[in-house]
Amino acid sequence: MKNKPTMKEVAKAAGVSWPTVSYVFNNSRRVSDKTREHVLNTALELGYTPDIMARGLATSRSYTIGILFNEFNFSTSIPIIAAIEEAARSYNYRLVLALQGREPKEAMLDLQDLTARRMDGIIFVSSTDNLDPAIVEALGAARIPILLAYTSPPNLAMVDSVLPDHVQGGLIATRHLLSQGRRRLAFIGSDENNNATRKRVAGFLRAHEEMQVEYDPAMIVYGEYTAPSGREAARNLIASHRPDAIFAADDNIAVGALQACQAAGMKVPEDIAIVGFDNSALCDIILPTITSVAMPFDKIGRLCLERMIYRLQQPDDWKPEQTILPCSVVSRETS
Amino acid sequence: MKNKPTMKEVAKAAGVSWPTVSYVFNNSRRVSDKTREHVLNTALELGYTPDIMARGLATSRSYTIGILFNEFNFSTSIPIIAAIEEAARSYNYRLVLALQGREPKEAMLDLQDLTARRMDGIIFVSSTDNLDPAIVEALGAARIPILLAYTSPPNLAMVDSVLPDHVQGGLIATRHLLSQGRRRLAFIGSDENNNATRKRVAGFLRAHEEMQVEYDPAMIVYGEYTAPSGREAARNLIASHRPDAIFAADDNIAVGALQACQAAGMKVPEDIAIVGFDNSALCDIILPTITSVAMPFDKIGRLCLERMIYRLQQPDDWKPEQTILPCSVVSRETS
DNA sequence: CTGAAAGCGCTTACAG
DNA sequence: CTGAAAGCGCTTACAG
Repeated sequence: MKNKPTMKEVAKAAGVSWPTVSYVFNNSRRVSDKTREHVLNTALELGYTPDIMARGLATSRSYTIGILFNEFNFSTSIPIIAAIEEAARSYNYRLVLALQGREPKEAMLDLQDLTARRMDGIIFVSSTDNLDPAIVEALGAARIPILLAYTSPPNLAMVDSVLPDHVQGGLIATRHLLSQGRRRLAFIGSDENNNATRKRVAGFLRAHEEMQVEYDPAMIVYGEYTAPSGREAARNLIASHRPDAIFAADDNIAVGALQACQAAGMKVPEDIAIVGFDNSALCDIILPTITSVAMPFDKIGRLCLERMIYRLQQPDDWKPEQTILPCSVVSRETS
Repeated sequence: MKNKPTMKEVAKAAGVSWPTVSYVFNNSRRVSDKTREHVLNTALELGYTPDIMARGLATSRSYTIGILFNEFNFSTSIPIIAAIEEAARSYNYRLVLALQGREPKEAMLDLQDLTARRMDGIIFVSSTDNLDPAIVEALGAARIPILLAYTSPPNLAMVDSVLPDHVQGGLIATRHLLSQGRRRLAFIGSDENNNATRKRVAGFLRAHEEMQVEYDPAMIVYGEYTAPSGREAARNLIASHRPDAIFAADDNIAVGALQACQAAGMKVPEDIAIVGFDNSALCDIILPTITSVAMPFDKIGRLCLERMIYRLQQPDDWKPEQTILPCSVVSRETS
């Protein structure tokens, strides 16, 4: 394995001074066209490409954003990271991935490690709207721009955040069902301490108020984000309250609910409609296909990255900001 | 935002020479316990942590592995990357993620960018066993250790590779069905050019030979890795050949096949058994739950990382190696 | 328009 | 056991 050529070697080969090569590659000062072309050509021949880390040492810019995330979560963190990556690519930035350790202490170390690697900034991508306090504390100590994706900090003063509007998501899902003439809606969430569930149920309630439809508090039940949990909750609801529609706080719950309806001999959507949340791949695979609320992961990711870049470019023009982006209903066969 | 303290400042504050701090942090030479402790304490107070990039410049080791991948694929690349990340963490390495551009030229640039960032090595995580020739060529030109995950290069001379044994996976899936007394097995794959499908069907055939059961070539059909495709293929097979078991080359196909069986009024597994491939989350969500072949992603990821580290530590003791790891059958309700 | 020099934050032989 | 110096590959004022 040959070594990578350095700037010096290129300069020598091209017969120019050493910094000239730097100037050519950075367009950082006028260089005669002839020299520029000559340098570029020799660089190409030698297979030279500037060492980004050495440049980073000199400029204290690494063109790398650290992504700290707490879970390989296919329905939230991965789609957001994918969107960040795509945006980063177009700005010629790279991502360093760091999975957050389970222990609070580890989280601190992860952050330290990231800053020790000269990240220009760090985006923390949470898979849940419930932020771990240890992380908040650790983030506060970082000396570089920090941004939160999918969740917001308890104290808005420190960092930017970009997240989906769970309340509005719950609102439009419920409106969707009510506007189809459904009147006995059930809500199945995860546990009551889950912020996303809380916001989604808030939207559920608001839609009822808005359209002046009464709801039955007994039809709002909690469990966890899994199909079996949704199955059981739906089975009980069907037996006791005969809902004509179910709004599930999550697609896994929705699948479970669908299965329970079918097992109870109910036709979907004729006898009962179902709407999920996440708009995951599941929704198209299961039959009947499942109507679901889509969160704007692409926009969240892109906005996170763009805001980060802006902050890096205009370090002075900054005050913490929280952006909440709307969801949309994707209609399929269960409603 | 205060700046990060440097080694110099720590040295000053601790009243020791500048390199002494370095020696303490690297354990690279004997330092008196008193000095060591004193240095460590002041470092802690100041919040000092060594700059890994500056260290990288001096040592040409960045303790960072570049991960080049071609798709955020939830059933293959992401699980492998997750396993690599976990292993990397235990070795105090970090991962830089780079999604490979669609165009061959972009792939080259991605690789260059990774080497320009002083990655110690690069692991290419493919989501398919069909390797893009442009990538192979680009990899050949890299000047650092390269390793392929999930796929192997056409020319084994250049790089290491670690991949699952698709043939053995097909073999055990088929054995599993045959040993349950099934005798009219169908195989539904993706297209015939897909290497994974080809290997899996080879295992299907071998199992039949091994157990001296005849198979009907008309029951080996191709489509794509989606539920609708599996649905249609299964519907046709059921109408024309009445299989008593279906081995699907993919879980999505398996779900489609299951749906077709149910639509045709067949009981699963009584009338017909189904085995998928990937052991994805789907298998536990769908009812009946789906028996599937699990690929050893954890082992693949860990082995990739460990081999990479070994190569970095023992650069001389290396010849290219291909490792093929066995799959296992995870029994569920469809068989 | 171009060259010579200092510095980014580290490591590591070289002396003592 | 510890210090002073050179170097990793770049960038960027400072001169000319």
